[in-house]
Amino acid sequence: MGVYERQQKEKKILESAIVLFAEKGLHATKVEDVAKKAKISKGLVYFYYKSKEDLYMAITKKGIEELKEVFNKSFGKGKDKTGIEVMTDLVNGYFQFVQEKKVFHDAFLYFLSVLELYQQNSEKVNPLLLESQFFNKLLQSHNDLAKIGIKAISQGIKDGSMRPDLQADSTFYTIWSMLIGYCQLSGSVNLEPNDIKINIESWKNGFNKILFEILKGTSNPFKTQPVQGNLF
Amino acid sequence: MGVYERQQKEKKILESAIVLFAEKGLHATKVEDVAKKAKISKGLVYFYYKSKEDLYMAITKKGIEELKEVFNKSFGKGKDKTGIEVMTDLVNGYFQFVQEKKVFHDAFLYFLSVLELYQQNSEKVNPLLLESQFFNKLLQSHNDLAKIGIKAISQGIKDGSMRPDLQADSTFYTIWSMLIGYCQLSGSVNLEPNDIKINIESWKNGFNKILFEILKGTSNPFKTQPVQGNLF
Amino acid sequence: MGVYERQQKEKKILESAIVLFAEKGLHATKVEDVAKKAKISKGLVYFYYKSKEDLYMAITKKGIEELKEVFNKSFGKGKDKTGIEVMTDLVNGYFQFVQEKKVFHDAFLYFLSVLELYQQNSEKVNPLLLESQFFNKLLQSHNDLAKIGIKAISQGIKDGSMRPDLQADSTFYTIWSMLIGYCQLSGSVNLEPNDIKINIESWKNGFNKILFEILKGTSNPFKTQPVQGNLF
Amino acid sequence: MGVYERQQKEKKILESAIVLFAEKGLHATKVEDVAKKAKISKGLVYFYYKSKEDLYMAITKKGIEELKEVFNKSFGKGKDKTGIEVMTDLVNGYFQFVQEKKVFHDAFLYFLSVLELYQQNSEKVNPLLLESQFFNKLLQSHNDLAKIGIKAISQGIKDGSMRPDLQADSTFYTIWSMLIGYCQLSGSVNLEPNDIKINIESWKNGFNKILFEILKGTSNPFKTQPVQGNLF
DNA sequence: AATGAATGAGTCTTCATTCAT
DNA sequence: TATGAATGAAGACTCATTCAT
Repeated sequence: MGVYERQQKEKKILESAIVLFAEKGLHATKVEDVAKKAKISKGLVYFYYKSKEDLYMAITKKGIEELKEVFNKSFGKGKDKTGIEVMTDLVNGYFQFVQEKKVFHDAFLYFLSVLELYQQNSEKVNPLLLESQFFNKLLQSHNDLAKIGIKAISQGIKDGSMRPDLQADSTFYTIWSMLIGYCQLSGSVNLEPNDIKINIESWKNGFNKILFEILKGTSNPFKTQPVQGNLF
Repeated sequence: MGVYERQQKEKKILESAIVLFAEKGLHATKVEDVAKKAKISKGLVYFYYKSKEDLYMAITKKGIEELKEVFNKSFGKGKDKTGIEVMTDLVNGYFQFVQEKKVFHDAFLYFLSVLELYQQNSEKVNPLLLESQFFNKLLQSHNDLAKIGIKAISQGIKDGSMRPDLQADSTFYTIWSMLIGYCQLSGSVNLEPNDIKINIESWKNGFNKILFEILKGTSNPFKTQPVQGNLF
Repeated sequence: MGVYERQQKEKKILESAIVLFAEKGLHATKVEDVAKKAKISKGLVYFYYKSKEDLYMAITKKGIEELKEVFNKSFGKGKDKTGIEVMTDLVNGYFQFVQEKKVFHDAFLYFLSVLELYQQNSEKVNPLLLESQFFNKLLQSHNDLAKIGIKAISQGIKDGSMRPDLQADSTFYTIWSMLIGYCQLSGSVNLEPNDIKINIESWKNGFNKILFEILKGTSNPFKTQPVQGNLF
Repeated sequence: MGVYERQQKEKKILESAIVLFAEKGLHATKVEDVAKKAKISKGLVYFYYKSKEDLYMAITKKGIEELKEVFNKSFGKGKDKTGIEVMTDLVNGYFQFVQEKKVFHDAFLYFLSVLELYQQNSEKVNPLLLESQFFNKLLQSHNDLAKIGIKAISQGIKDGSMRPDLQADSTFYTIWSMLIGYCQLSGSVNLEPNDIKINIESWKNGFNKILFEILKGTSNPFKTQPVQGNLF
């Protein structure tokens, strides 16, 4: 079997797993289900992936890579975007990514929690994870995401589209944490039947305004999302 | 056996479970371990809690209640705090709570994700959860947290300590999502061995400044956390 | 507590158990449920009955005694019934008993199967049964039922209402086995949706005619159940 | 592994289960024991059978099929037996079957009681049973047995070996119920140590005579079982 | 490469029974 | 007598992983 076919098969497994993990989550998805969906045998899954955890890490890696691409695309190719424009696109891309590919974001969040454990005491981490080549690659590359974001901020500072007194690193992390938190909270906010009158649109809108205030120090409505006069 | 003793035993089980869930997580903790830690038999755990999930929901409920108390305490008793002061304390209390009682926050986040599933289609949720009295109570009370936060914002708007053009609900949710995201990200940020020079202190600091800008529309250093001149 | 009250309580437990066993069967009924239904504690059930099996044997004994009474009543009090009249009433009483008190009949059948095991090798029998006073009493008394039936046949032979060449013992057992078999089969015969056109009424009717042929050697329609010309 | 080997293994499990269920009954037999007896792992039992109930239903199905064969064999191949001869062989075959393979008969009786429950309200039946493919097949095929028996009676009516006024369906069911009842009662009849002088041989003998009277309307000693002058 | 039969440790859960009070 | 908390053995079932073919 050629390299190509092998890669195709690997990809097929991954895609099947993504669908199933998305539907039922890591724990509730059985390796057998993945095999069935990929129309191969259980044993072959283990030929391509050392363990279920390894497979999940492969998904995580793919997710992070896709997110990286989203980040990179924000810069535009060849165009001379300002930093703030890049950042705006990056944020909107992030929202869209999470909406469309929640599994990946969940996988990333899971990776984050494992990472925390790992940094405290690597022995606490599931040994199968430690053996995963994907996990180990992620250990090295997961910072890439932040680097891209930080680059955007830095660019904005330089080109004057953001306020000059920003510290790029923590600014990006703050914005990122806002994004993550929003994605976690918004899904479960009960919109109708109670006394909290939150409106997802106005919330997201306000979110964007804050972003702008942080980066520019002045309110600037996103073109794609016209904002009312008041800041929430 | 009096009501008191029974409650004590129930508490003992809960405490044992909290320790173990904190160490190993929901999935990796065995009911038998909880029993052993509480120095009782496995059967007795099931006498007090319908299932492992029920037990976890009991923890979640306790966590949310403790967090509620943190929120309430921010208002101070009898003192005439301004809304912004309340909010500042609330945020700082939240940080502290998460730092000290991460299990509770994790449990809450887990509850949030279950809640999302539940709102989409309650049949997707583990039936043992649906049967849990604690889960069902949470279903009714989990909004309390947000209500308290929203009250703080509303108060700030009224007493002039916050800008008048805020929409209380989405403002609070935005801040909350920032908190949640921060707690998720910060734990795993690798502080030393790489090229990202993020400093947790400056990050948190910046976090607070943003908070202030959101609420007051002007930079105002927290007394408890002296801030440098630049915004990040 | 007086003897009377004690007996009342014992009776209450028994009655509760009968209802529950009837609803769900021996295996699916929990001692706790019995206690709840009798509005006493689980421990008290064990005060009155050594074990769940013991309780079931108590029910069995009660059932057999009630059946014994049905048998005895067939003779009428003081009236001079013929043997065949007695037997007819006995059979009809049996049908009615099984219909109204299926639990008892099931319990009796269960006892029969245990008895068989016991006679083969008493060690194969659940030790808890061997310890049950009720089981041991039944071991001595269960033949009473047959004796009464045999007495009816004997009487019929003597008074000329049955044919003289009958052997009382095996005749009664044969009739009894017909009754038992009928009760087992009839319940599950699917009356409607298939190609077997059995009619419960005509079946029972034929059953009675056979009975008469056995006992009298000639067809004799039961008064209560007018029979058509043909034998089935 | 070929289909053949797989069937062999399935058969091995079934046989082991039959032995154990025969010895201890459904409830007292553990799946692990079955596995041990079949010299395989517990998991493999579940690979071939969905649940313990499924396994028991497989046994039931096998039993019913074997009984069906007994019924079919009664007709003889190619020989021109009369209906009454077929029926005689069928009855004797039944006796022999029950004697030699009591487990199967017990399983069948159990199935009958489940069937009754199922027809009253299918929700009362153990869900694992409802999921069993064997149970569902039985639901469709269990009438086959009766059909064969009814065919024998019909044949006897046509060929003049039985009385012409018989109604085939209820006649067969009546005889069947006699057989079933006999099998239940006879096993537990205490032969020696008491005042009931029943003799199994004479009972069975009488049983056969009745059968003959029912079917022919006249006493006709079975060749295989010479009968004394009196009817019991 | 590929299969899928086979393994068996792992876990939740049940419930009859006991016993301190 | 009466309670009901406590026990713990028992057992069904799962599923990631292996390995002979």
